[in-house]
Amino acid sequence: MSTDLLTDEACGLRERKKRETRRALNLAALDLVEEKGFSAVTTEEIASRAGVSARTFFNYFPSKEAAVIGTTAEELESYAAQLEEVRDGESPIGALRRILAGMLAPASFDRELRTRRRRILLGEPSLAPALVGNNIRIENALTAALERRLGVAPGSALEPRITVAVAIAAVRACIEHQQNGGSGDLESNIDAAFARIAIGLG
Amino acid sequence: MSTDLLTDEACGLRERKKRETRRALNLAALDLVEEKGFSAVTTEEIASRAGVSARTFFNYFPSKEAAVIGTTAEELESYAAQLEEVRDGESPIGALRRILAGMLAPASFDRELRTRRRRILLGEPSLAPALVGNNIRIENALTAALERRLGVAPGSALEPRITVAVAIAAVRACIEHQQNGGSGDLESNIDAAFARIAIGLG
DNA sequence: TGCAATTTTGCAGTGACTGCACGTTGGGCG
DNA sequence: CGCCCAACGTGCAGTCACTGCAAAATTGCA
Repeated sequence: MSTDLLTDEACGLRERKKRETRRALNLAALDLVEEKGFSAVTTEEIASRAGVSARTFFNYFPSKEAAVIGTTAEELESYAAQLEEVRDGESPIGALRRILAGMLAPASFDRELRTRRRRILLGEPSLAPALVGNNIRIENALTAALERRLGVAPGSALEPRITVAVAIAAVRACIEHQQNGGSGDLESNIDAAFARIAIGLG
Repeated sequence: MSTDLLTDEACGLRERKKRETRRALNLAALDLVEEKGFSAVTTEEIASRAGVSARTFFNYFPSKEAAVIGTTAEELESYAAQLEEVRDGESPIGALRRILAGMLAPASFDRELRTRRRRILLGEPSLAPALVGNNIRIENALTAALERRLGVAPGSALEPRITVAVAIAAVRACIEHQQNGGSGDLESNIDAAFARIAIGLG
């Protein structure tokens, strides 16, 4: 599996249009949330701004939240693949640090979409429940990948899930720290958090 | 603040009736979820079984989820108080282990209600998003308490939030491990998880 | 060009949740 | 004891997220 499925253009008109519609809905959702706040936006508005019917919105996203903060199946696959691929001298927790920080960094695939998603994420505490809900999917995908990397049967060992859950919790704590106007910038806080975890919280 | 606000009966009829209604709604919700699964239960049914109107349900709980897994303000206060009270030679993470394990142990206040809540929690993966959403409230309460215990201004330091978030994540990971039919029982897994965190995940 | 698969869309419906106005009930106070 | 106020319960009307269904439009392919 290639990691650049998102930029893949070597396919028919049908597939391209679907990508365009999805992206239009995504951007429309981000637009509106930035303008009016998440709770004041309706799915009808999002669909309308994206130029599709209200019903079509739900052909692309299972919920309003998903259009704003949802992680696509392709992204999940990409993260899982990154975790499975072992680098020299990189521990699992180190790989997780790199991958999770990368999710928030606008340097990857879709710069505009991710930059705006990040800004909204940090600015709207009301999205916190949806955010942690979405994290469950990420956690499951990464846990399965780590189990494969370690060569253990799915669900047999506790350790992989603990490792992934703790890593995600650390990043999320940094996000909430930002939301509450805490000190430092996100990147250095994430670094500090992982350093603290590596030492042990005893 | 006393920790036994929940068993307080030294108040008027009004207050007692409110407690009874709340409890009736709680038990009705647990009943129905056990019978039919969370998504198949409606708030009207819950209200009806508890003997109140559909509208009244929402005077007691802000959402259907809250009636099943919601943590009351009193419980939050109690947890926060437990964390602030320093015991000899007990580290913050040790106190968190004790408190979070206590939340799942049916030995505390309301045995019946908590036993059933725990069983449902472990048996219904579809409640996972609501569960993590509820955890945010617990996390905020415990973070504030830890900040007070450490004598730092709210939101100024990253460490308290990291500590609490990681501890909660560890417990939640153990719950999900159980949900997926993982090995071991919940208590010993939680012990193992905290031991692992104390050592450091480097 | 025409057929088949896929996608879009409208429609009708369910259920969570809210604001409002009104009736009821408990509690304090004269 | 009775009265009044505040708190509580309730019905109603409404909004909005979300779903299944079937018809209409669109696309890929032979």
